[in-house]
Amino acid sequence: MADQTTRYSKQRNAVQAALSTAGRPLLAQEVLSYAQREIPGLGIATVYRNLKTLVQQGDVLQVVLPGDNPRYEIASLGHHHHFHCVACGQVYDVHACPRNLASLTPDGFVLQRHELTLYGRCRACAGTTQ
Amino acid sequence: MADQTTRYSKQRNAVQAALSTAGRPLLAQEVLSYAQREIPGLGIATVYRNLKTLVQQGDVLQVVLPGDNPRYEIASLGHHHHFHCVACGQVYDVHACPRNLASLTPDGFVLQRHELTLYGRCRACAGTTQ
DNA sequence: GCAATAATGAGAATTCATTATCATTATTGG
DNA sequence: CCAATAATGATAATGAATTCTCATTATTGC
Repeated sequence: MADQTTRYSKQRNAVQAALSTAGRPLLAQEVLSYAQREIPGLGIATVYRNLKTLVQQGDVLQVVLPGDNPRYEIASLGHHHHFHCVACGQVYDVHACPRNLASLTPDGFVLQRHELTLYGRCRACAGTTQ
Repeated sequence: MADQTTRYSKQRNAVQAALSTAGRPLLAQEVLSYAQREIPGLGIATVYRNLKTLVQQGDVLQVVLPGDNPRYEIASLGHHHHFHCVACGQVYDVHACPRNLASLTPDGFVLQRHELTLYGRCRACAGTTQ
């Protein structure tokens, strides 16, 4: 029942590094792929374990977009939104934010926060056919 | 292999009526609860079956908000967004829409559509403590 | 270096929404 | 009314992400 100290592990380090270098929110599976470049034997259970730890520590945020599995990104990015490419499936950060959302809120409702997801084609996919 | 004609059923009718009278997007389970007032013996499988049929017919739309199971609402409502009450969990329609989202889109990206979810307390819950 | 124990990897187990199965019931065109 | 068959209800099965188990390995304070 004593608290459990957290030890260093290169796996956890690799998970955090993957999120830092990716610069966009990653699915657990994507984190695995990234981090396996550094640690070939890395297992998915370890990725989940460390994502959970990092989220609890406040170093990583879980990002949930409509209809998709959770993604993860480093926590220090500040308020922003996401652009979901319908062609390649990748999610990009958008640091702009619409104004005056409070004015959209129905009377008597209290707005606390909001999430905006843009859908379309990313720069790389915009030129591509289909 | 011949196409299968769709017959009337009071169950399907009740599912559609539940969505119409609720006036907000409902989870499959909520549809079940609503419709069971009319048809006590109604089963969840029938709800799913009929939601699927109604979505295929274009009468009902599936609404997916971040981190939640799909909700369903009647299709004739036009473009709108959603307010998710953090206290009671209900989702309300918001018919206003922010302008100029294209201006938030990064250069080279092509915006096709967007989804906005507002979070806070609904009118009923705004007065409530906690 | 060593003991204590946190972390890992592999795969089994779990969870839970959704779908399939199947015997029974209801609808419909004639 | 009747035969053909779509729809239902109950429940088993599915599928997929996530979590647990446990033997093994790695880290850390002394």
